[in-house]
Amino acid sequence: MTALDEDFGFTLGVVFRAYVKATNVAVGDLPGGHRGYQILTAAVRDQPESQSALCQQFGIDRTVMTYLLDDLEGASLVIRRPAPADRRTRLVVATETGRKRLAELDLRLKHAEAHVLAGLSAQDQASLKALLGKLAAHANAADPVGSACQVVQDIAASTPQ
Amino acid sequence: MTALDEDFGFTLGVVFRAYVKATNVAVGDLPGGHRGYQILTAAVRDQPESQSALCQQFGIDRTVMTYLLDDLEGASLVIRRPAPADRRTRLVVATETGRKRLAELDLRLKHAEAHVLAGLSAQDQASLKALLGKLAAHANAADPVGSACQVVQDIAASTPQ
DNA sequence: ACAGATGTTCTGCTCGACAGACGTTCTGTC
DNA sequence: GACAGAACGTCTGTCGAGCAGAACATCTGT
Repeated sequence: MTALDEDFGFTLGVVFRAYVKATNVAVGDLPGGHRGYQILTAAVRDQPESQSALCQQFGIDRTVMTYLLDDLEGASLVIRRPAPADRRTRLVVATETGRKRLAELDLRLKHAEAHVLAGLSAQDQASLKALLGKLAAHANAADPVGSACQVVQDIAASTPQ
Repeated sequence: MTALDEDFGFTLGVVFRAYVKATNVAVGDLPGGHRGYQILTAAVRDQPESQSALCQQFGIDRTVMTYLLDDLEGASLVIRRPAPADRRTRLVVATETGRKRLAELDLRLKHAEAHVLAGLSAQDQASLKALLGKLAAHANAADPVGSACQVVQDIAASTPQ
């Protein structure tokens, strides 16, 4: 069908697309999609962080962060709490609802990943992960971009259909 | 830095992002970016095709195809030629300029791919390609979507910064 | 010859992202 | 202590991309 690129770029795209699609389904109607998941994860797993810290970490514009958090807060998944040390900043804290929701999401994402990898034997899966890890480390070193997490949300931005 | 996903999704994203970034640079100021490249490739390599055929093949909206072709035609890379068999349709044909430009682009993309893969030994590169190929074949079979090429342009759509 | 289907283009709308202004609060200097 | 300047978050305005639907030209079948 293609011969567009030899194969690497093309197959990489196919696999990536399948993965994004699967994770989109898994994330479902979470406010903010992939980015909502990233923020929720940070809120649950890490120390409470300021909005701007999250912006920098995930490469999200600060005005975008505002309405992403509006939505997440509207869904009672996180709350904005004034930072005691600096009343300019709001700390993003997960609610109990948010924790539960994240637990579900993690489970669903795990299944999604397994689904995408289902075409490979366990050994091949391990090999693939190892190779991608090596490559990612190399790419990260060569490209000191803010955060590679950004991809995930770059992608969320696409997904037209 | 992350622990967002275990590793697969994350590293896949990093690698993919690096690839997209490299190819974006390689494609340069070609009108339409990735999609311009896809269209140009089809125009050069295949039989002349109608706009709607290209739309379906690449998952591009027909109204979008209109201005993509406007731009490519403005750059003298392709021309719209009335189809002899059906004067409603325009066949997209590459110009000589378009052929030369595509040849350059293919070369640059090859370099870009090599650059992304530079972190791996030749043997590892081959393994990775093989594994991705297997996975892509499986994903394609499971998901009879129009065309996997679509990814490439989905991505072009993202690339915020 | 005519009704309906198809290919292409145009128009209007929506949505997401970003730049810039604004109010609030902190920090450093005098 | 008072002030200038910076930082954080929010709001407003603007821009571009994409899509639905109308409009036009052309083809196909009866």
